[in-house]
This record gives sequence, structure tokens and C-alpha cells, in this order.
Amino acid sequence: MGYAFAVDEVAGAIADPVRRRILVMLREERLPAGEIAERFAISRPAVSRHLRVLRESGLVADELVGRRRFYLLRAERFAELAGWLAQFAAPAGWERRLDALETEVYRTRRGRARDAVAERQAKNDENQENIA
Amino acid sequence: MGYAFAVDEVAGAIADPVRRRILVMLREERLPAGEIAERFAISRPAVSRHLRVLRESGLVADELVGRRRFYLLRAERFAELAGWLAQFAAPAGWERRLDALETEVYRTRRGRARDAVAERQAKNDENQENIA
DNA sequence: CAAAAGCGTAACCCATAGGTTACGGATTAC
DNA sequence: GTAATCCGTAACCTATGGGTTACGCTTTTG
Repeated sequence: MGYAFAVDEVAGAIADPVRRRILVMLREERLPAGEIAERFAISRPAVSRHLRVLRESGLVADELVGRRRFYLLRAERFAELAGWLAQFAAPAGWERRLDALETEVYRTRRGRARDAVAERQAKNDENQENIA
Repeated sequence: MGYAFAVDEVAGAIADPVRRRILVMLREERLPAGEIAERFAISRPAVSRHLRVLRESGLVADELVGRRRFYLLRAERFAELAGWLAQFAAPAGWERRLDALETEVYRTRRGRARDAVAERQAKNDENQENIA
């Protein structure tokens, strides 16, 4: 019902730079655990635990295909935290748009992801890489 | 220039439930450190350090009045994290609204805060109280 | 001007988060 | 069917975060 629990988990998950980089990776395409781990300097088990945190927070889902486990984003959870944030910087009408978002985004996400957002966020991707 | 650094600080600041409760408190009115501390079961120095984290993240500003130090929200920083989140759950046109938000919200915030948002978020306040 | 109020900081303690190596259980390949 | 691949978990270590008490500085009060 309430926000609090979900916000707590999601905020905690997002607080780590490695986990944020993983989320950015998954924005483009679903990826198997191994391929995600390869892109980091840290060990594979370390990445595996970050993936668990993301799973438990609900920000990502996992899907077994053969001996590989693919990870993919779950957009709804992001909307929840965005909703919590909105109370601090909300112009009139914001929440109505947000409500529409929560129900609409999920099915249209993959199609939209490439056009408007991808370009504008390209530079952010670079910054994410530099986080160490 | 880039998001990364700011997002890191802000996400870290928001990850703690006590700090989130403080932010919710400041949504209504600026408060002196002592009055904030009174509303928590933990010691005053503990709250003082949470306030420092919030200050360094840029989410709040402080202002000395006599021997009291008032804290108040800085809306711009919230918009930055909201912008980062938007790349994951963004319908077409979202960012344009967000850009307008960043420049417009700050001056109109206090007036708006009471009407649309306050009621809808009332239940969230309760949830925040229960975080322990 | 002494005393009290308001806050921040320092020093310390303990729990937890995030890293590593070692291991085991599936699934695919040979 | 044996070997190799993919990936999660366990056990362990260290750094950090959040809590506490003790202390000191500045500003108001009597």
C-alpha cells in the first residue's frame, strides 16, 4: 500500500555506483550475469551480489535461459521512487502525468527507449563509466 | 556538467530513512536543528551528522539565525536525481516537462506545496514515521 | 559577566556493506 | 559420461556508516 517500504529498498539499491552502472547497461538490452560482470574490474561474485540486491529491490527481474541468467529492468519500481521524489519538486499536474506513466510506460518502454532519451543521456553514460 | 557526481551524492543521502524523514519534515517549513532532533528517538549529534550529509549532498541549505541553525530544502537537487531516474521510466515528452520543472519549480514551490501534493502524500508521511 | 541554550565536532564502538577466494549445482559441449 | 561453462552461495576480511558520550564555541538571557 504505502510507499515507504518500496522507497527504502529502491533508494538503497540505487545508492551504489556499481548497481547504477548495471541499471544503465540494462536500459539498452537484457544481459546475462557473466557479461555484466565482465564489464567491471571487481570479481564476478561481487557483481552477483549486486545483482541480488537489485533483484530484491524489484528494480530488475531475472530469467533463466539454459545455463545463463538474463537480467532485465522493471520500469514500475523506478516510477515509485520518482513518485516519492516528486513531492519535493512538483509543479501542478506532475502526479497526474506520473500516474499515467506507471500504467502506460511498461509496455511501451522498449520502443521509446531509443529515440528521445538515448541521445540526451549518452553523456550520462560516460559519466557513469567514470564512477570507479 | 555531468550528472554522475551529483547523483551519487544525492542517492547516498536519500538512502537513509532518517534523512528521508528529515526531508519530508522540511517540505512544509524550514526548521532549526534542535527541533528536528526532538522528533527522533536517536541522539541530537546523530541527527546533526545526518544534517551534514544532507547539506553536503546539496539537498538542504542551512541558515544561521541567532544561535539557531535553520534548515531548508533545495529543490534543484531533487530534480537532478529525478532526471537520472527518468531515463528508466520515461514516456515521450517527459524530459521536456522536467527541464521546465528545473527552472520553474523553485520559485513557485512553497505556494504549490500545500494544495495538490500535501493531501496525496499525507499517507506517505505516516509510512515514513513507521520506518524506525 | 556568569549561566544557560543551541549546535557542531571529536573519539569511540559495533553492525553492516562490499570486496575476495573457495566451492557446488546445474546445463551444455565433446 | 566426462569435461567445461555459467552462476549463485558460503566463509572470511576490512572499510564505512550510524550510533553514543564528552566537549567546546557562539549567542542569548538574567
